[in-house]
Amino acid sequence: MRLTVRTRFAPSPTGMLHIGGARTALFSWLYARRHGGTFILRIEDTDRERSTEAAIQVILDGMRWLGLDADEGPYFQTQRYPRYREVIAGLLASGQAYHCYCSKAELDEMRAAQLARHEKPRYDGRCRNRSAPVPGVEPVVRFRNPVGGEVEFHDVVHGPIVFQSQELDDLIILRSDGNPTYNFCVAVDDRDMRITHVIRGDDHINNTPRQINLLRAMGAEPPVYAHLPMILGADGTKLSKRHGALSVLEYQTAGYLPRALLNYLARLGWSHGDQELFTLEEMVSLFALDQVNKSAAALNPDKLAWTNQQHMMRSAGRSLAPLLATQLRGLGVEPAGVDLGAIADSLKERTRTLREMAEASLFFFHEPDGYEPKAAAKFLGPEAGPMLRQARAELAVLGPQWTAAQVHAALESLAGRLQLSLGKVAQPLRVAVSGSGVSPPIDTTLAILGPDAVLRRLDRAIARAAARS
RNA sequence: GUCCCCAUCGUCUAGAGGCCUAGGACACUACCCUUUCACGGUAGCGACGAGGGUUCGAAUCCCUCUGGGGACGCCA
Repeated sequence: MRLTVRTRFAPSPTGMLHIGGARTALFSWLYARRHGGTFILRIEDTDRERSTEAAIQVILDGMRWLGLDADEGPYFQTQRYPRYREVIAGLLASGQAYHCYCSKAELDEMRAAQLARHEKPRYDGRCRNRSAPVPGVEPVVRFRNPVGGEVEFHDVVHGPIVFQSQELDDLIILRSDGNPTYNFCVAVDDRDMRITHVIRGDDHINNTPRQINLLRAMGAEPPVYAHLPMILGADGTKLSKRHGALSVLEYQTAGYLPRALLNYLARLGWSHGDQELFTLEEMVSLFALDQVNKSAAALNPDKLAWTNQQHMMRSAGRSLAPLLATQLRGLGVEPAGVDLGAIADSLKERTRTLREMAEASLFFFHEPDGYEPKAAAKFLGPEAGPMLRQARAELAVLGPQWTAAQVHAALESLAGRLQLSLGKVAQPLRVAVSGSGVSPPIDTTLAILGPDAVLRRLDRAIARAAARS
């Protein structure tokens, strides 16, 4: 019988939840969902110096925004200390762990000597057989790593990976201040939480053999491991605060849709033939760990933006409306008495983010401060006056018939009468009402603005044209 | 330094020995569509890091080199 899949996302709350962490979480979540398994959130906060409450909140908020809901947790390692102490006591009793009294200075010296000999720095095990405590020294507990042989595991994305045991030293599992350490806690938790698949960044490949040895010492079978390639900044260098390592919540602020971000992230390291766009459901049903790439991937902001636009285009305007409203408030506009859904529909295929959408929609909410100089020079000169006047008259009689179709018909007939292309009529109107030469189609634009605003703005433009003649 | 991982267009990727004249996507350049901008369409630009093997045949398998990344902490 096959075990139920159990995956976990185990961030440490020492910084923000950035794009790399989000991708790791996504793959873990996808794998669990794909196999009807359980996705667990575990906060690895044993570094009490650097872990913060704020960082925990950012992780929780980020996961919620992305919609990566956990079935269990969040668990906190700092709440599991009694359990860790219990396991350590057991390892000590069975001789699989021992006290080490080496001082920091002694260890530094050891490392320096090894480096000088061109060796890999590692603890040489000098306290392995010590039986007597050193007075006045609070010892650490080290794990007695197996000597000789090798540790091999089959990584789902990388294939077989082998480490020689001699590369692994006796790592500290309990600090002298009583705090257990990372590799140890991970091993205990992965076992206790019955994790079946450890999906994490490939910077953890080096930790894997240590954790496997720890697991075996506890009498547990190691889980399946899948190490994901790193995500690099747009410039191909490691993601750091300097190079585009934004918190996922900053993508929310910047106007990205969670499903678009997830889609983009999924395509970083994973693919399904030539398909670029996926719904969440498609990702869940198609995701497979053995299709995951081995090499690191650089962020491509343009493609992210494109992906976002594609998802916006596939969304109903009314579902985008609340998000657009939030963006507008961020720009100091309180949207009221307008059809935000219609605005979103008119703009979703011409803007790449919700923020861009909000910026492009500003003229719907208040009369533009002025006209874009080039557009005004070209379309609002003295010669535009007569046409604008006629358009105004034509539109003014529409009254309750103020719909995009009616506006369109009115302008078309006017263009016919004046022997002008629709473009020659539309462009001056566009500049008159929006202040620039770019907007959604003129009929939709006028329909959304409504008769009052349109006529008022036309009057203003007509006055301006007259003043120039 | 030692160990581990990685290597296809600028970037994300397809590619499981012949289907490869190496496909798709973003970006870029033309053109088409068009009331602007977009969207959409068509075309173009553009890559198997190098060298050795194995094989009738290698982007694909093996080795070496080179390049990149990661780890080596009483961080996670």
